[in-house]
Amino acid sequence: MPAVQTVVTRFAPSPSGHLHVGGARSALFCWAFARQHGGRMIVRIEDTDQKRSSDAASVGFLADLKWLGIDWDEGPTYEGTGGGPHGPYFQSERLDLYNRCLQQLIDAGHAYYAFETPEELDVKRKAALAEKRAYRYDRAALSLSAQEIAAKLAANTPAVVRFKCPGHAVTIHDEVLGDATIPAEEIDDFVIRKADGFPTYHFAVVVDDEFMQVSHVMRAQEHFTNTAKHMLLQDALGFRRPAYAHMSIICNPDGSKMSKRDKDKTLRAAVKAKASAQPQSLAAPPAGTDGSPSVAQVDWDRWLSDKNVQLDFDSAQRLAEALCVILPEINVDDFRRSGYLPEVLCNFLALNGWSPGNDIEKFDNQFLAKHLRLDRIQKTAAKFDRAKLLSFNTDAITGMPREAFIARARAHGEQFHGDFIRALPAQAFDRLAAASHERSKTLEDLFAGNAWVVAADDSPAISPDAKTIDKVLLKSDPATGGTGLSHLTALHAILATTPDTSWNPEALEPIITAYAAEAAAGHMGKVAQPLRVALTGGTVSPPIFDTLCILPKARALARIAQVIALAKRD
RNA sequence: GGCCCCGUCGUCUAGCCUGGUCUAGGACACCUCCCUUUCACGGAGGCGACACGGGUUCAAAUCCCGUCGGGGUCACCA
Repeated sequence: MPAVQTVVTRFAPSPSGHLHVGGARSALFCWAFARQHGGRMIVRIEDTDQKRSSDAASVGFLADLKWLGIDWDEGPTYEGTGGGPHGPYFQSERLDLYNRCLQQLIDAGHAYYAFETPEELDVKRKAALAEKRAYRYDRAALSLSAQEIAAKLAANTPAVVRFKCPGHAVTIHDEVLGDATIPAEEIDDFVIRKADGFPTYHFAVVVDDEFMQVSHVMRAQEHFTNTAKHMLLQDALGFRRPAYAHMSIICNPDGSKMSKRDKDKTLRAAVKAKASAQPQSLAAPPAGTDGSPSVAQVDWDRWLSDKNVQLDFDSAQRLAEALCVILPEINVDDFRRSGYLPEVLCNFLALNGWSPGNDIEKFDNQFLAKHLRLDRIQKTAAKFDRAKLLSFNTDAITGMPREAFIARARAHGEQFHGDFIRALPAQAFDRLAAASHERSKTLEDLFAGNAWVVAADDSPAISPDAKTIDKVLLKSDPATGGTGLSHLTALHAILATTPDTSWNPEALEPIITAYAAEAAAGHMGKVAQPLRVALTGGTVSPPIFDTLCILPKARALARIAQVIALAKRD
């Protein structure tokens, strides 16, 4: 009796920067499918392109996966996860294996050496393009004699190895897309080993999937046509055929493919716009907010001269600030920084391309693992709708227990707003977080919207502008004749006499409510807004009693006095 | 351009396989009103799609053909 095949999925990113949302969704589905079948999920780093790989980048990927709650059974070791019997899990460390398989192919006549230079091929490719036909390798190397090949190899002539296609059409069976037949003439003798001795993606993937016993290849649709090549390679090597499931691409609202390059695209557009106004601005990187160059000069020059070069996260961020543009969130890490919850991101990503039916939209990873069906994965590309993501995030935040929100907000702050956390006593932070909970759409809102809490009392940042002073403090109320300023003055006196032990929302509420009833015809807004402006410099903050008590009594009174003086001066 | 895939509200989708229960359901966004100490939240209502054209059938969003539109891919990147 044949053994029941274990489900083995793999997520195989190339280590170029952080994990982006499309990759995250692939990983999530791989994880869910493996869990559903009690199988294994492998993470494999496809670092066969020496120019584009870095160790730091692969670690970034792993951190992103962990944060999303996606754990792997085999793969690089990271914080207690990883390892396994089929390693190493970096392709750059598996060259011996690839070479063995390559030799097998050459010996069997399924692969051959070719010596054209990239430049020569490029010329032929361009000619084909000019004639509006698809370029196919012309197999010139096949007419070389054994002696000629041996001589060239002996002379260390740069050589690639190409796969000799058998010349028949290939039918792909896809769990999502169904069957598709690729005609024979569409598949040419593709390179399987590069001149630098590294395998190409096609070759390494096929070899690793076999030796790692992968049963289900789940990846993005951009790989769909490649599948034919992989199948041919499997046949030539006598390998098993995994099941394939290609999922749709995730797009920007404009329909273009959502890509890591989008950040650089945004920056390049802004730089170009600036340069057309002042051409000399290209010479040096724009100065950041602190006056120093936003990007190092060498990086700047390289970035300008090559459109394929991407800026690292910090440089891109500083340049964006200098140019006053907002970078789109593309990578998982971007969404993390923006204060999205990992479980919400997973939920939303899964929903872009899969649905359990029955009008169910909100679910967790466990639910996904239980209900995912490959044939229910959407065939069409989805546009990534940030507004809906935000709405999901808002629901998740407002729906969680108060204590959980405070803890998560603090963790987010410790990660990304160390200054804020350090500037505030723990108790005050808890009070602020509690007061901000129900109006927070993201974890980030708490910090972005409450800078007044950590600003110095005399900071210009919390000084109201003239328009606000005029509207909130100086305009008189036709109903009572009072102004914001008069309320503020009266309130300052009242608050100054309250005992220190009453400096909490519960004690202050009746006092201020009573004042509003008496002096503002019960219109709390007439009283609350002037206080809010005095304390925060702006017209938006948590409920007024909380806003009052987050600061110590003395500092709150000082801010009120300060604004009274300011308004009187005007 | 060749090849492959896809095509339901602005967006994500349910329905399609196994035609009738679909005057096409849900969610987000948007609009209106209500609530309200700001901003939010919340409540009620509204707008809004089967790409088009032919078939097949008593009956088509569902099956067939064509057209148009979109995406992917054609690297010594993955």
